[in-house]
Amino acid sequence: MPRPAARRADARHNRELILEAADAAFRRDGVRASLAEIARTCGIAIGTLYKHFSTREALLEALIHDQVAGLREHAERRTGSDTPYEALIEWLQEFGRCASAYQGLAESILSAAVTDGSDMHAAVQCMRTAAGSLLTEAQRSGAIRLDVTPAEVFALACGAGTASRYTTTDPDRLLRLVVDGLAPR
Amino acid sequence: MPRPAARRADARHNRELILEAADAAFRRDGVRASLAEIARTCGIAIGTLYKHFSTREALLEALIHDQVAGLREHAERRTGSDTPYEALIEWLQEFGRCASAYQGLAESILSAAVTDGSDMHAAVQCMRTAAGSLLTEAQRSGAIRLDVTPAEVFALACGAGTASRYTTTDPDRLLRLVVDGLAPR
DNA sequence: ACCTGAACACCGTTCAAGT
DNA sequence: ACCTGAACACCGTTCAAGT
Repeated sequence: MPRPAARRADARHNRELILEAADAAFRRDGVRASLAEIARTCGIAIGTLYKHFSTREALLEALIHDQVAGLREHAERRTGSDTPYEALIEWLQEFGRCASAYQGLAESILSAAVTDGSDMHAAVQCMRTAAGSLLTEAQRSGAIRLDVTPAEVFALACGAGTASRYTTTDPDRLLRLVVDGLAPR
Repeated sequence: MPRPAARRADARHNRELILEAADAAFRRDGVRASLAEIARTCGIAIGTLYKHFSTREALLEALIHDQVAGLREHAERRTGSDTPYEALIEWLQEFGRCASAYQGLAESILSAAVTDGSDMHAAVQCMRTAAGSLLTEAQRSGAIRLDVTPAEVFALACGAGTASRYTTTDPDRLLRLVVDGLAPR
């Protein structure tokens, strides 16, 4: 009797529905989009949404999970590059693109980096670690000041991502301006 | 009969009450703090709050109005300085302090700079203008790239302000790192 | 002139009850 | 195992009615 399996498939389907609708809503309205409306869009009860994702942060974390994995891969691929400064900038630009997918996401990521018990904390640590090795290499190459910390670079990249949502300037240029500031004087 | 005058004094008093309570609430909960709770704190009806400030943005604008005036004065005082780079940085640091008084204020300011009909638009334009002359002088002195626009500097300063809320790093240092990136290569 | 507060339409979140 | 939706406590905003 494959009934239980079919049941689970149904739940998995609902999960996918929620993720799809949430992604659209967050893109449109930012990370504070209405969860009730998302559930309505899916045609499911609000309780079902909460069953799958017990907090808004858990939902956000699920949505960016794959991108975090991609960012880690990206960083690993570029580790040991002979142009570590460019490798760092390009990784940060990629990160900036992800972090500004939803309005308010950069702030959620930053605050998850700070508050230890949060749902997104682990995912954010991955990002930080990935960025950390690229930063160290760029520092060893002499392109980046030795006195800037990974946390500072991370925070500045998020700040640039936020700022880019309110300017006509190319986000990549904004980030490059910031990172240029990290060169030794 | 000084009755109408007394009446107006009452209204003025309510206005002050609202501003005080709103400042406390925004400092604690950010710019999205509950207006209902603010009214309750004042002991006034919610309709009265709306009568005085028809939008949240109008309330925010009233709260930062004096600081905007101060920032303009500050910029005027430093215009023609013989150390224009330091003058710019110090102005931006002062601005950063104001813009990060409430969580989300930097974003409100940025979006007011973009959306023309907003309540805060005029106030923000003052800030931009004040910053603009300092930026131009710093550029003429050779300390800042000629290709960065006031809008970009403004956006980056807001971004640094936001980021500083989630880091242990000194906000002034964060902003200086950013502005250092605006030096000619 | 100014203030009141009920009214409306919306949320987030939980939890007993259903299948 | 999973889903439902009523229930609760809260909002933002408006507007007729009061003084």
